[in-house]
Amino acid sequence: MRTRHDIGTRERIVRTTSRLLQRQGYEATGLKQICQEAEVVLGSVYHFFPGGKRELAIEAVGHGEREFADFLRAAFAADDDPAEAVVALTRQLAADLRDSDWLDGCPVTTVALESAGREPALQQAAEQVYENWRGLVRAALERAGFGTDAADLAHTVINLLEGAELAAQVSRSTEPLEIAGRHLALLISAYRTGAQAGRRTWSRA
Amino acid sequence: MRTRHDIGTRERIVRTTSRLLQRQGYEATGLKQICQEAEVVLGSVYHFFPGGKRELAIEAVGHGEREFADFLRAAFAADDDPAEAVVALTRQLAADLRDSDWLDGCPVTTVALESAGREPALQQAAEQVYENWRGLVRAALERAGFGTDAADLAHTVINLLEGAELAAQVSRSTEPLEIAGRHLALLISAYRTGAQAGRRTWSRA
DNA sequence: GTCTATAAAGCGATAGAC
DNA sequence: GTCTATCGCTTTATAGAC
Repeated sequence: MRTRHDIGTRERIVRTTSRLLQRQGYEATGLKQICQEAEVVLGSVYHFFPGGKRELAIEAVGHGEREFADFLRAAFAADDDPAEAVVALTRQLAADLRDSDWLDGCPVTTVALESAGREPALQQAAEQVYENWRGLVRAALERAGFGTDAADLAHTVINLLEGAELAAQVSRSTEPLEIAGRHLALLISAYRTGAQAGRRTWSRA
Repeated sequence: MRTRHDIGTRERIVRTTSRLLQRQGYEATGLKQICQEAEVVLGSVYHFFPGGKRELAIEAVGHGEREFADFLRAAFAADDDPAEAVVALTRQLAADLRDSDWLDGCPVTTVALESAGREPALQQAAEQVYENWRGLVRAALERAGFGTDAADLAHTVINLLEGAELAAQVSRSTEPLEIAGRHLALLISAYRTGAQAGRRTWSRA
């Protein structure tokens, strides 16, 4: 019998693949391993994803996007001040990373790098992911009153989060994320308080 | 005849591997491809690197580290002001990335992520790489008069460069790196001018 | 939709002649 | 040091019964 909380075979495949791509990347993740961990038979994978590994990976990347997008939305909804929201965000990322024994970093970064210039469909999917996340941050900044600087700030918020999480994962330390939180708060505050007035080199030329 | 400018077989293998790891990562790069592009036979690879692919990759990661370390040293040596040096750095990174048709990003990031939690020796090599680069930036900041903040700033300089280069590569645009340059200059200037005085939340607790 | 069997190709690694 | 040949295993993908 199928209860309301059961997830279908297709969804189980996608979630398992998303987690494996996060931890191992695209090339190191085999369909055999996906089938084992999802408790699914190979025939089912090709039934739902006739395009094979590539098609499945694209769908899994989209799943990872939605997960972190929810995370971002929740963080900015919980704090009126974007600077404080970002600090809370880095703390949560650091805690999650440590709790996973430094295994669960960004769900799409490894795939994004592996696919660059070699798997156009995957690369496009990854590009869309970062665009969406950046759009969420930009919208949150604009709701908080930031004007033309919101777009640039959103770039750096996402990019420093990415770089700091990478560093935290590689060094097995929460320090890079903690520092990133402080520096992003400083940067956001600097733009809000107009500290950059008269220093046009700080703004877009 | 062997002229002074010839490089040995061993060095040719290492350089070729370093470039392939940069563009494709560890898992997607096969020994067969390395041999073809380095114009070397498989027996030579195992002659110089009895540990096989893993040992060779560790050596290649070290090669990538030295290349970017030279790049960092040159940038900070050319400008007395670290903020201006970082801006010049992002411009050069963006130009190099575009000139390579968005293929040549950070030489070790992909390998670092792929190896996390799966290839301890490789992960350790990657960790050492980031530590060295961060140390170079920190030393440059300290030479320019930055005190206790130099260490934290060095973290964020390297991490934002990493995140912005990733974003630039994925989106095939120089914009993330240009924005990163401006924001890092602002951050460095904020610490230098003492703009954070009285705002202890910006400094290390 | 699920399952088994297998094809076709590629992988890292090794042995041994030269 | 270089080169050839090959082993053992894994990979993605397909065919076809149920």
